[in-house]
Amino acid sequence: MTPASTDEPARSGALRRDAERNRDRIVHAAQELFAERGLAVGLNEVAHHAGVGVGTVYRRFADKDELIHAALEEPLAKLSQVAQHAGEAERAWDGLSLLLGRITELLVDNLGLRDVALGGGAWQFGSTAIERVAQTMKDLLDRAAAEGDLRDGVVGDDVVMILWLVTDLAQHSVQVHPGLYRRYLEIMLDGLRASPGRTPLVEHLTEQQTQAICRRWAVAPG
Amino acid sequence: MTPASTDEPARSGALRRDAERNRDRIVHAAQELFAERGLAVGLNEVAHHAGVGVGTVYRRFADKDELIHAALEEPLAKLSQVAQHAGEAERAWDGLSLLLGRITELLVDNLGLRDVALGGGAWQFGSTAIERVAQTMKDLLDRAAAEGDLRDGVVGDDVVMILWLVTDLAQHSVQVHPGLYRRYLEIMLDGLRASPGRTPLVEHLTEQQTQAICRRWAVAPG
DNA sequence: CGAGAAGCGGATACATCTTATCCATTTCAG
DNA sequence: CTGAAATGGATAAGATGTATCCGCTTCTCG
Repeated sequence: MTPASTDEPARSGALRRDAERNRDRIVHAAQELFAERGLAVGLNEVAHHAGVGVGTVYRRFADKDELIHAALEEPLAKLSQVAQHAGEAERAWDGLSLLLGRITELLVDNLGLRDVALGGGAWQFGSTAIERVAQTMKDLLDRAAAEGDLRDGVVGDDVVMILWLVTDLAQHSVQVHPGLYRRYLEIMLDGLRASPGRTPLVEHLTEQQTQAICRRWAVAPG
Repeated sequence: MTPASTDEPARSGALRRDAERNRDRIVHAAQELFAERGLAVGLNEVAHHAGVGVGTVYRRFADKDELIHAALEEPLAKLSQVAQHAGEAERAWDGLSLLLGRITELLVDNLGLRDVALGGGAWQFGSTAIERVAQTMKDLLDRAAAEGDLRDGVVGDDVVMILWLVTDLAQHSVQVHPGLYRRYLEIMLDGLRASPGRTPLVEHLTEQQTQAICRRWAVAPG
């Protein structure tokens, strides 16, 4: 029997050529808009930007989550690469500095990626890339501390908070002054580096607290 | 003739005693909620929190703006005081440090105040207090630079951005870990202080740019 | 006390902005 | 050609805001 008449998108057979083309357009539009303005962008706008109707979007993707997955596949892979590369640095601080700089760049250039990477699971995503980055970051921090380059008291959660701060500023300033965020990233990195006369930081977060803050900060996924 | 039948709130004569009491309740509720969660809080919620109906709120206050004014009068005065006090410090850096710390505290404790103070006019407010603070801040920065305590390249707009960052973090973290914001304020202040081996910051903002960023960042006033 | 003005609550109108569905019409492909 | 696939956009349905309206209640003052 032939595939019959299901409504499920993307079944066994290939899409009709025009449908394939539209699907690509949709994914591209989603990538652009999500990257520029975060996951809060509505699908109506994505559809319009792709030059199709909303109905077409929902024909191809069961819901918004599915589209998000399709739009973020590549950027997530890039994140993974960056982590691997930075993890191989000789001096941990250099790797950390590199990693933070690159990640920030990636997240600022793709605020949708930011929303899932820092969202603390608010947008349910089973991504190994994010875990890998977190692990690399942790290792680098430990090594940098052992090598005496890290200000006493700095913890992994500090990095998460700083990423939120920097990308949040970037989100609000990018259309006015792209690249401004680097100024503040620099200030904050300076604040994390060991140097004479600095007192240790105290009062760091628990894991639950960080998670909770992330969820609150993240765009409401409803 | 008697006052006739206008609908304008708060005319010549005094309010009825119960009405006066309700007005106070409303202002208090607004102060609490705006302080806690910013000006985005809806008037329905304010009314409910005050134990009155929405109608009562709109009977007393022509619109949301009027209520905001009533709720923020005191906090704005406090801002003014803080500025004056800090401006009198011997060493400018000390005054700056004090001022930043106190302002941050004030804005974090009152996110509604934050919205108008950093909102760059997004919530139209003709407040001398805000101008006074800005002027004091400018003077202190100039003096601190002359006294060699300020990192090269730091400008007044940096302070505004830092206030946004810190208070934004506070907004998202206060219910999880009140006081966490101080950790990052400290990091950023350290980043602004002169110390050996620091390179000058470049690429600072124009006034228009700062204004534009503030407007974008501010809660949409619609 | 009692009448009438003042005040009250909250349902309701209206606006905006989401996600998601439905179906008459168009387009493709064999 | 013809039928299945695909389309688009009106529309449902649900949130969340501001602001209004009006029947009912509560003060206040003679």
